[in-house]
Parts: sequence; structure tokens; C-alpha cells
Amino acid sequence: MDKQKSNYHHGNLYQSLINSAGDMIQEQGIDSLSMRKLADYVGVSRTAPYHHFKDKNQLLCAIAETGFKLQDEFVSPDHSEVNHHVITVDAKDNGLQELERLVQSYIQFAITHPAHYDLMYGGKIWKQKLATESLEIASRHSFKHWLERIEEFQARKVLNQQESSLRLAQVAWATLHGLCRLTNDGVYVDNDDVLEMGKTAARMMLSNATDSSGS
Amino acid sequence: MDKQKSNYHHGNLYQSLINSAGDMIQEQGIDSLSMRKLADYVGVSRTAPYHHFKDKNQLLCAIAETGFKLQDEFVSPDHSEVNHHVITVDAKDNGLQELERLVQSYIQFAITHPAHYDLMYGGKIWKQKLATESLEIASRHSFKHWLERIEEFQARKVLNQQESSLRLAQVAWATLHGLCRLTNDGVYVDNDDVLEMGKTAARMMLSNATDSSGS
DNA sequence: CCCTTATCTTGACGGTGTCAAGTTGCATTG
DNA sequence: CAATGCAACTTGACACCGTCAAGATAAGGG
Repeated sequence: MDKQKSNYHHGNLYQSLINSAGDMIQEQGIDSLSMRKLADYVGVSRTAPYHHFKDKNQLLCAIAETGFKLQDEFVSPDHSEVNHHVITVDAKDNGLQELERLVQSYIQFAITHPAHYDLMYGGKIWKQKLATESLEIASRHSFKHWLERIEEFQARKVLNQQESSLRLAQVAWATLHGLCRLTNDGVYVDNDDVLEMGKTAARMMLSNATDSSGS
Repeated sequence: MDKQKSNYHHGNLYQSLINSAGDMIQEQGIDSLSMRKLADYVGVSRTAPYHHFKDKNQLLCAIAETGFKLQDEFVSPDHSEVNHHVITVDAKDNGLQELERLVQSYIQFAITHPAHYDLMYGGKIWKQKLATESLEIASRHSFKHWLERIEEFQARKVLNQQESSLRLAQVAWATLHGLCRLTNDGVYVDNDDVLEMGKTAARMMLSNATDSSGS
């Protein structure tokens, strides 16, 4: 019909590649993404992507970057508010509920976007120090965001104030990261289980463990 | 000289492959191990390994299995005893010291054998359900071993008795796993740091968090 | 209108996992 | 002791992969 664009020049390949690649890893996993399949999927020749990304690695970094932005939305308080519709400021439970909500948000992101999560925190990018500068910025920003939320809980005495906030943020993060990795990597079984484990983890983090039995 | 073995028949290729592959991933990482390079290294043709392993995956499973045996040594109480030469049964510290020792052992294994650790708990094997039966047995045995040690700490009231021991073992494991993954994947920085974080994690797991400042 | 420049294509190279068919030589049996 | 069977190994081939080099295409500015 009126396909006036001769499609030799695609128009906006760069964005198209990132979007399609994101879709593909979501469905097929990160390891079965190849430059050639991606190019084919978008409808260009094998090497066309190399005019927009120096490397396969640079493409992956770009995808990871969108992942961080996605995660920031998930973990931000606003998003929690939407999902759980009320923030009950009840002194009694020492903020456990809110901590649980933060934990659930983190886990929820990881298990609904496992491939992105893989990329963001997997060895593929970071181990060989191949991260793009802009990716590094995004990841640092993301951790800073996390750190602030932890400090907030420390200030409200939900989390132990005697630990260094940095250390606490790191360990808390590692805990959730471990849960998510084990789940996404298929070592654990169920997606429902991990959310329950998140609650246990939240309880474990509390500054003083009360005699809290399960829900 | 007296190389009477005509080396057309290698003799014990199976073990040789596992050993050499173990060495290679220790030096080069898991991703840069190829069947062809391995065969070349051992001194046989490209496809010789396929008479002993149906798949590359089966080779990886075999390596992972040796990893689990190695880990069991690291985490067993005997090994700790050797490294720390005295088990001080001091009631005062509520067993925190011993818990820390367990944690250190786990981390120590992960960071001294990062490639094996990758394989043992990475998605490469488990996600697509490609694990050998014998690997699955080894891994289950390993977790059972871990569970028992956690239950022991629960019985001594070092860890919370109100949590299900399974859940507690899973979460404790996930916590350490997260620390190790982040370190091995290069997201965190230092190998010394992670051991210190392990101590924080151990403190967090305690049934009642006393006013314990750092060491 | 022509020429620059960004964009995309085709061809090629070395690397990968793995299958099929052929080769070698040890071991067992007649 | 010779023939034979069988396990261990090799060579060749195929379909992928990431990526480089050289050429084709078209859009846009002089």
C-alpha cells in the first residue's frame, strides 16, 4: 500500500533494536539472543545493528539500562502505593509491613522481568568490566535509591541503627538478590514461594526480632 | 621413549576431561570453555569427548558435581576446625562465632572456586532442567547437609526456633548466595569486603539482635 | 543536479556445538 | 595364533554465531 518508505533505510533502527531485543529476551531468555536473529526479526541484514552498536555487549548494556529504569519504577514508593492502595502507618508493627512491601516490590520486578534482571546483575556485563558509562551511572543511581530507602527505615528504627547504612543496604540487597537469582535460575522451584521467603527475610532484617509467627 | 601406549587410545579420557575442564574454567571462566579447546588441551580430536559425554551439558554437570563434593568439604565442621583450630564453646556470644564460621566457610568456597560455584548454582544447568540425575542427587545432598547445620543452630537457640527450619535454611542460604553471586559477578568490588558482609549477615540472622557493634 | 554522508547489504573469516561415517587397535574367542 | 567384534578415536561436514571489509543505496544540503 502506501509504504512510501523504501525500507532500505529503516528510519529508527536504534530504538527498534532495543525494543525488539527486550521482547526477545523476555520470551527466549538472554542466552538465545543473537545479533543475527535480532536483525532478522527487525527486518534488516545481519550487520545493520553494528552501525548503531559497536558490539553485542553495547546492545546488552542498552537493554540493561532500560531494565534499571523499569526497576526504579517498581521499587519507588509511588508504585507500591498503587499496588497496595493504602500505606497504613500503624506504629504497632514497627514498619514491618512497609519493609515487606519494599521487599515484595523488589522480588516482583525480578520475577516478572527475569531476563532483564539477569542482564542487570549478571556476570556477563560486569565481570569483564564491559559496562557502558551510561549503564554504570544508571546502576549507581539505582543502588543509591535503594540505599536511601534503607536509611529511611533505619531512621524510623525499623532497621538496626548500629550497622553502617551502607553495609546494611548491601546485605539486605544481597539477600533479596540471592532469593531472586535462585528463583530465576531455576534452583528454587516456585514463584509464589519466593515471595513468602521475602517475608521471612524482611522479618530477619528487623532490628529486634519479636515473636512474630507467620502472617 | 617408552611411550608404549600408542596414544590413539588415550586410556582415561573421561577423568582427564573432567580434571582439565575444571582447571580451565578456574583460569578462564565458565563461558570461555569450549569442547574444542578442551579436546585440544587434552590432546585428542574435537569430537573425542562426545564418546564420554553425550553433551557439553553433561560435561558441565560432571564438573558441577565435583564442585558439590568440594563444597561439602569446605562447609563441613571438620574443615572449619582445621582452619580455626579451636571451637570455643563459649555461652556468652550465643554461638554467633560459630555461625560466623559457617558463613565464612560458605563464602570462602564460593570466592576461591568462582567458576565451579557459577556452574553449581547458575541458570545454565538448572533453568532448562538439564541436570544429570547424579548431579541432582549431589545438590540435594548438599542442601540437606546445609539444612541440618541450620537446624543444629536452631536447636541451640542461636537461630530463631519459630521459623520453619526449611524456610530459615533457604533464606540464610539465599543471603549468602546473594553475597557470593554479587562478588563473583563483579557487581561488588572486593573479596575482603564480602567476608565482612558475611559477618553482618550472620548477625542479622540471630534470633535476637543484641547491641552488637562490629567486632 | 551533484556530491557528501549516513545507512544498510553482501561476502568472508574464524569460532562454536554436534552429527555421520570411517579408522585404529585392544581383547576375546574359535 | 589368527580372525573378529567392539570400544575408542579421527576426519569431514553442517548450521549456527560475532564481527570486519568493501560495496550499494538513498536522503539532504550545496
